[in-house]
Amino acid sequence: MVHIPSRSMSKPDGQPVGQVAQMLRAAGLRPTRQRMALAKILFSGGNRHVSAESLRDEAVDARVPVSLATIYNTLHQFTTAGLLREVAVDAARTYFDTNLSNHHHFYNEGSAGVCDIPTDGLVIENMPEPPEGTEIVRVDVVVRVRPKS
Amino acid sequence: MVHIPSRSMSKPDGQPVGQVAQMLRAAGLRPTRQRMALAKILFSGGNRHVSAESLRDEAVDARVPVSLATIYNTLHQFTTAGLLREVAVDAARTYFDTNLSNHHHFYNEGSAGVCDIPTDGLVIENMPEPPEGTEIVRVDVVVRVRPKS
DNA sequence: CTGTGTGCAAACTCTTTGCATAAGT
DNA sequence: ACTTATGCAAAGAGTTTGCACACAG
Repeated sequence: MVHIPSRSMSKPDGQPVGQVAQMLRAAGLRPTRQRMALAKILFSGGNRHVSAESLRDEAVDARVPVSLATIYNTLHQFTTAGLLREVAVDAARTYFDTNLSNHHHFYNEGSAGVCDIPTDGLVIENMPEPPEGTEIVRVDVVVRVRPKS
Repeated sequence: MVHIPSRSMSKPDGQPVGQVAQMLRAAGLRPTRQRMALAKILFSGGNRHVSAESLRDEAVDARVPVSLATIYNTLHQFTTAGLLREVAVDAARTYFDTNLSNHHHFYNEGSAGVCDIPTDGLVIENMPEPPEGTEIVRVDVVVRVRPKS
């Protein structure tokens, strides 16, 4: 048996050293199997918008054994760690967005799908002062669309 | 016993003739006790933002016997009838808004309170084209604020 | 009277939690 | 070894539904 080195393999002492593992470490999260797997699903494509359930489905497809509770935990941990952003478009489901930059969303009420609006595609002017004693955290714009009839 | 006429009393045949009753009739909804009571709570002040639970609390305060299921039914019926508008600011709770005009919202993440941003206080420019095969239903802007620390 | 609305309680969905087991360092 | 994460199942919140009774027309 010959040892074949690889970016995503473990060091002799067993510590994973891949990019994903380092991203998790940097965020203060231990690179466990489930977190690594979910992080790979989430961050190895372009920008993604997932719900807990859609991510679970992807994990199942990828043969990753992970419970729904862990999906929720992980999504919130990633959000707290600044790796994901929560998007409130529909009261029925919570969506998470891998795109952390300042941008907004289309929400298709027919398919319940979310997609990005590029930052430069929309400008808000004449922003009002927030109520006294409060400060602005973020401005979310949701452009609701539906299939043309 | 003397008959004292009033705008909100019933006609001899028992049909309520108040403004609220007529609003409901116009919307195709029978002016029942509960719907009348909830409509009065909702539409006899300025613009309101309610959740099912806050409306139930108000109904209890107003000595209106109404079940939570009826609150939900009524809110959705009013929304479908175009008397209310649903506002998606927080995935945890559904808010309904009596202000039907084109406007946006402040959402206080600390108190979970919603309030209006006047239409003229915010302008969106350079609106992008919606995805192919879809048309824009509405644009919602939520300015998330939190108590100043 | 006839049909619609309401209340109640139970069902349902999405999400969170408690605790024993498994995995990471 | 010691600590933290995971899985499972059960609880929890908010919302919806089914059915018998009550009310509006």
